[in-house]
Amino acid sequence: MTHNELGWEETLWDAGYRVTRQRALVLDAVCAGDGHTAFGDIHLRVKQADASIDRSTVYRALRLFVDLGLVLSAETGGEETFYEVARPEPHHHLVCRVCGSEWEIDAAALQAMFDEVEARHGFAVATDHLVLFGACAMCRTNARSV
Amino acid sequence: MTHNELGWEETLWDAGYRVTRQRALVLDAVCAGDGHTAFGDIHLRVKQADASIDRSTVYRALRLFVDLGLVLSAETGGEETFYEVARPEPHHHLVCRVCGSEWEIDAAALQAMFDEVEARHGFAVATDHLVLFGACAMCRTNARSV
DNA sequence: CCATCTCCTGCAAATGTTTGCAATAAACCG
DNA sequence: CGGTTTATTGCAAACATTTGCAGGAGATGG
Repeated sequence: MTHNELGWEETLWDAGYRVTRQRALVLDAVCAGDGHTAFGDIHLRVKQADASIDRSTVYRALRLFVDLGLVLSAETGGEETFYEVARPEPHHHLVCRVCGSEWEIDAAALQAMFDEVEARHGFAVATDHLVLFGACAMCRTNARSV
Repeated sequence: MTHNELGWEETLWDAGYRVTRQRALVLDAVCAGDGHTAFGDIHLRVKQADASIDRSTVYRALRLFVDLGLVLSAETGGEETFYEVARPEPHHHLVCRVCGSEWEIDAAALQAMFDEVEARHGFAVATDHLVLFGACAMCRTNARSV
C-alpha cells in the first residue's frame, strides 16, 4: 500500500495545507510499516527514498498527518510512539505486558463502553484508537501452571 | 498531601530500590499538583525545595515511580505528559477536545468494557488509567444551537 | 559502629524532538 | 504562462530527555 490509495491530497487541501513530494514519501514510509512503525523506521525509509529530506521534515509531516487524522499515533505507556495509517474502520490494540504480544480488536468490542460514558456523562467519546495493557490468555495460563 | 501518607518506602524496598531524599521531594512535588502535573511544574517545585537536585534525577525518579505504579502518567495525545499520584481507586479521564475541560470518571464506568474484552479475547486488561477524548455535553449543546 | 555492597546522584555528554529563519516550491489567479 | 502569495523545507540552533560515569550514600551484616 502506498499513499496513492488514501485520498490524502483532498484531506490536506481541504484543511488549507499543501501536497508535497516530501510528505508523500513520509506517508509511504508509514504505509510500508506493518501497522505499528516507530519514528526511527519511518525516518530510515524516507532517507532511503531521498537522502536530502531532513529529519525535522519527517517529524513535521508526521505531526500534521496525526493532527489531520491520516495517521494514528499510539503511545505505549511511556515507551516509544508507534504510527500507523488510519483505516476506515476504527480498531484498538491489546498489548500483553508479560510477553509483549499484541492484538487488534475491532471497535465494536468497546462500543458498549463509549455508549455507557455517553449515557452517564453526556460525553461523546471520539477516541478511536486505544492501547490497552494487561495479560494475554497464554501468559495467564502459564502463570497458573507454575 | 505529602509522600508520608503513601507507604511508598515499602514499595521501593520490596522492589529492590532505595529510599532517597531526592525521591521524597519528587514525590512531594507530584502530590502538590492538582492531580495533573506537567514535568516542568514538578521540576520547578523540586528545585524550590532543593536547588541542588538535578533535572535528570527528577526524570529518573518519575520514571521509576511510574514503573512501580506509585505515580500515573497520562499521555494526552501527542501533547504534554501529565503526572498524578496513584490512588487506591482506579479512575479515568474525559477530555473535551473542543473546550479543553476535563472530568474524572470512576473505573466502574469502564468495567463492562474490560469484562467484554476478557470474555471475548481472554485478555485481562490491567490498564486502569485511560484518557478518552471527545466532546462534552456543553459543547455538544452549543454546537447544536448554532 | 564500621566495612562492604551496590543503588543512586550530579554532571556532562549524547540522543531525541522542536523551533526560527531564509530560501524553495505549491497553489492560485489573471 | 507568469506573477504573487504563502505554506513548506533544509539547516542550524534551541530545547527536552536519556545515558555513561565516578563519587556519594542507603541498606545490610557483623
